[in-house]
Amino acid sequence: MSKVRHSNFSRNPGCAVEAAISLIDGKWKCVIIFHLMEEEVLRFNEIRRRIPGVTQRMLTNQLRDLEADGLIERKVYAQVPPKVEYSLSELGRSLQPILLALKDWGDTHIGLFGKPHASADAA
Amino acid sequence: MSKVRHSNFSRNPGCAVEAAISLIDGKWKCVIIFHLMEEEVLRFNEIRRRIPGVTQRMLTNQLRDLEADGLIERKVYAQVPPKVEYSLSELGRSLQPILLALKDWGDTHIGLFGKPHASADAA
DNA sequence: CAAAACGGTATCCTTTTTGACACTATAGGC
DNA sequence: GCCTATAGTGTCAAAAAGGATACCGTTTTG
Repeated sequence: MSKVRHSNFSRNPGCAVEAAISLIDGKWKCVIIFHLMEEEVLRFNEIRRRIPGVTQRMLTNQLRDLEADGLIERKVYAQVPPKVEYSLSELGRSLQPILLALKDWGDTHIGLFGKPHASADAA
Repeated sequence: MSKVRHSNFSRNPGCAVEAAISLIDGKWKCVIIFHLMEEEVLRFNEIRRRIPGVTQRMLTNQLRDLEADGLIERKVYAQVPPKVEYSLSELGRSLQPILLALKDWGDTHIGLFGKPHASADAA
């Protein structure tokens, strides 16, 4: 069963790419990751306050996804006003250069104006 | 006009990243791009045959998206058995290093088995 | 007692994305 | 006349993603 995969993969190099993208795809995932890159450790509501427009449910979902994918770590303190700390895992940190490259590409070719443009004459 | 955006951007570096991701997100987009990286120019059905499981409608949609985002070029030949050639644009080619980095990361950390793992001991 | 803060769940709903499948027009081969 | 190939389009339905809102238990604060 590995043969088929492999041949499929060699014909379809997008597979691993798609898998990688799926990890950071989600309306808030990369925003969360960026905040965790900057702050190292954040609590649930700290993240929430940094991302205007996100609902608890969505934030919970995205954090759960990121955790399930091993990109972030979740540390729960057994305290009575609950305390939960989120931070990037090793794996999450290993994404940093790619995210930055992506951001760089976006800055150059999309320039915050929504739609891409070939010649970067935005400034 | 860049100031406000900029401050928002520096607090929310995910923006450009998300925009960039949105261009290559879509079930078949990066597969299409990879095939066009390898083959330079492909006709509609050539792409279709290279991607088992894609329907005409989906392929059309994804190609239209990629074209609208300026990542690929579409050349129509006014012939009677229709002939349309797709190729990467400049902008599309500029994504190549990132896609390759993404693929590399995926190969290392996901290893074709669907779910990520921190220590790359997939075998 | 009542309200706020914490980190969530549960439920319902809408929008977006994807999939299945049929259909188009024209030309060549049989 | 029928089938094939080309590059699509149209319609419908299912699934996935996202959003709005209310609720949970506990403790501190007023």
